Amino acid sequence: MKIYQSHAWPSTVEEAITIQETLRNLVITTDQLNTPIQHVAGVDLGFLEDGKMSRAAVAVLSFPDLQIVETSLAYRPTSFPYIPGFLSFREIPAILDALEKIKTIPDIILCDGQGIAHPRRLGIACHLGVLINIPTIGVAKSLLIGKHEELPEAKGSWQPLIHKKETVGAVLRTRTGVKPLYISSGHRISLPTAIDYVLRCTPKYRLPETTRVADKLASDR
DNA sequence: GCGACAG
DNA sequence: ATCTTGTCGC
Repeated sequence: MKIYQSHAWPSTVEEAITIQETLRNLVITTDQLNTPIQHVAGVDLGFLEDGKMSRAAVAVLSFPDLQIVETSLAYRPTSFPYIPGFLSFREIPAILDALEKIKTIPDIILCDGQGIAHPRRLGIACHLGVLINIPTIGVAKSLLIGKHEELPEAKGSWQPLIHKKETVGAVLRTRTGVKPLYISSGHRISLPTAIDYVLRCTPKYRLPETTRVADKLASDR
């Protein structure tokens, strides 16, 4: 797929904050999906050479049957350190490289990390979604910001994730008796719809099939 | 000022 | 994220 213009990449946290404050105004948290949903994708990053090199992976699966349709890999030198709150600046450049190689434009992309459940409401899912104008969902394995009530052990149960009196996402049990995932709107999708698609992409394990396939591609040798 | 802190 | 074997439990 073709990636249109992306902003200049920052070299300092101050510049990164400016970009986040600008892009946050472009995020859409209501449903604006292409229906029917025919393809869902997962994106992830792996590192080589002591973290100096990034390897991005994209996995496009059919929906709702979740079969692999297309995958891609892209390598590029890692250019930004990992700083909580600034993950997207480290991961998105390589992810864009990998997405450019994909022919099947996905209807939804599930990202490893937060969406609006972020200190400045621009987690990696929002950032990527705004840059490529495709609906995205933030699917994080751990908490960045916010608080929530305890949630039942049953698969499918969830609780709102609250930050500064605002519902920024959901803590979702994707498998009975297993640690929950942190779901939030990335771009062009609402929280209820995001939860629905995450569950429909997670038939068996804790993580969505999209992320599992992308994870494997990004970290396999 | 003191903790918390996606991957 | 990554370094790493076996092991407990459904």
